[in-house]
Amino acid sequence: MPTQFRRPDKARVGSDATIMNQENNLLTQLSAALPDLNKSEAKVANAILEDPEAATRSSIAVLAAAANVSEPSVNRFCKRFGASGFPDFKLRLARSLVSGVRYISRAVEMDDDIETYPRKLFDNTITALMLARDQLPLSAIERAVDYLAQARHIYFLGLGTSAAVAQDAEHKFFRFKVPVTTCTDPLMHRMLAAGGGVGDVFFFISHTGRTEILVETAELARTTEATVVSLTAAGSPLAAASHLSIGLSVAENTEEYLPMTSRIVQLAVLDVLATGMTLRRGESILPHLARIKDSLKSTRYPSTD
Amino acid sequence: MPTQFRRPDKARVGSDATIMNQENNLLTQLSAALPDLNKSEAKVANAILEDPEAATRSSIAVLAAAANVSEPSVNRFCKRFGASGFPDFKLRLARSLVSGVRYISRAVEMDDDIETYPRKLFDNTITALMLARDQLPLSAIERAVDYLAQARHIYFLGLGTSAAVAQDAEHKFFRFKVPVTTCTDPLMHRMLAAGGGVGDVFFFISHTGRTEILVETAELARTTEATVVSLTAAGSPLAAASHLSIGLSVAENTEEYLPMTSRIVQLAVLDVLATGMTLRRGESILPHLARIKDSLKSTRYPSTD
DNA sequence: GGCAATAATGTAGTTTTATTACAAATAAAA
DNA sequence: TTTTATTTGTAATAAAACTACATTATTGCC
Repeated sequence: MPTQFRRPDKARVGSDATIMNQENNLLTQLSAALPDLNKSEAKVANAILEDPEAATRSSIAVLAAAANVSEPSVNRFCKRFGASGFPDFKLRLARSLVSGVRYISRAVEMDDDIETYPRKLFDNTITALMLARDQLPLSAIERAVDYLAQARHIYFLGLGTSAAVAQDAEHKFFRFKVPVTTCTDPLMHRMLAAGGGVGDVFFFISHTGRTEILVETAELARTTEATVVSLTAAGSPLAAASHLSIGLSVAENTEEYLPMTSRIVQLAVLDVLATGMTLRRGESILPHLARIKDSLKSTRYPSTD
Repeated sequence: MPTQFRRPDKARVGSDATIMNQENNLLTQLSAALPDLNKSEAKVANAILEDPEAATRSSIAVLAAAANVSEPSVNRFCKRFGASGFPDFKLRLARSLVSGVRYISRAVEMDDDIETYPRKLFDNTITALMLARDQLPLSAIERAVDYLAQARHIYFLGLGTSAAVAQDAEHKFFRFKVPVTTCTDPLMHRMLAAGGGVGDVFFFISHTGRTEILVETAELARTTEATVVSLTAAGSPLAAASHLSIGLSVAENTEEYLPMTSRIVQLAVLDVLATGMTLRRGESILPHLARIKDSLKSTRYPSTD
């Protein structure tokens, strides 16, 4: 019977929004739907909007009293917004009250103030990490750890922003008693690649995976006995040129002018690889790592805590 | 024993510093209290931790069945955790699920498998970013943007892991038509600092803020007409030596063998600074940024999408 | 304006869910 | 072992939510 809900479309939007978890804030929905509601439903909506926090704590009877309507009216109200009943509605309401991460990335706008844009940027980064976490190609990572753990020499090669990532990687992996080389000169890259041999791992880092000179270097390395691994966009030419590729799909905001989230995800993945390496090496590596860390102690002012 | 790689027997998730990062996450509390619970309460806790999402939808009877305990046991459990009863508990649980960081951030253990440790590392990073986001010293950031926007020359100075961060910063800020210099040689640092003049901004990056040679360089720069800004631990010697310090308090890094979260937070803050700079410059800078971005197009294989 | 027809709302009863009181079982201490 | 405290479950009670249906508004039409 389609007459039960005047606006079946609205009700559908409601349930979709909850599947999307956030962003379509239930409170926003409520006030948006306000003009389309009938009298008692509007009373309920207003009562909730007045003090949503309290609403989540109330029983259906209390809320009905606060809104001056009957209990079934409240119940019908809840169902109209896609909930299975009053308790379910309260649950959804409680969720949308939490000021958490917005799952939809928000672009910074030119008139954003200091209260706004730092939060947006952090939220975008956090969202990107969450996305990457849930789409992590674990088997590729595991195999990459295999290669790295067995490597006699690791070369981290990247250009531009990825050069900084490569440098960071060098800073991590030298600790495993493996010779690590980073360099940013593409001609040097070629020469290193040409000289690759058994046990050498060339680890390419690139956000797009489309930089010609880097792809060519990867192809050159492939002609040797060396192993070619890449951390780059899934399905890119660089990925195709590699023995093994850790494919990421970081949707860098096209409107952004500065590279941001992609390199942070890359760094996080390199943390994972380094950790995987530590686990592979077993307990015996821990004292070694500790020694390296302690070697810096004497360069620092003593900490008070 | 350091916490980052901890043996399972020492897996004690009590009032760990890293956990305080999380706002009052109920899941965190649950697993923290796990060892102190009696049999049936532990059963309930485990049942909830196994599928918290489902728990919020279950009735007390269903959850009791899932945990193999009686309904009153579930009820007692809820009250023990400060809830007024089961429905209230479900509400709180629903809230702590919103953040998206479902799995408790905790130390990687030597017997973690591929399904476990990548997630832990990502969650640790995400948690660190959330914490930093909520404690961001906005006024310091705003002033830093002021300095950077007016700079005639910016020097990003960092050592070790922070060197990679400095390199990344260089890669961002040169786009604003300001001369940017990065270097990792501490002797070079000193010479640059000694030669500082009006309009020069020395931007120091350091996780601990206690590296003697870097602090000395900062002090040296202070003796000139240059401006000294630092991105480092709040209250550290480096912060004290600076005109302006963006103080971060990334907790858990000290016990880790490998530097992880701190540099990612630093990078995120530098993104904020670069964005602040873009906003300060106004719309007129956008075509310039676009031109720089486009300049790379011809180096890439054409994208299909 | 009055009379359907329909939608909106409330009443009362039913079902589900949660809580409480208390007893049985278990563990700890004497 | 007996006693005592603690934990856990059973059964009864209370509370909450839901449903069917009756009543009351609202609308459209003559």
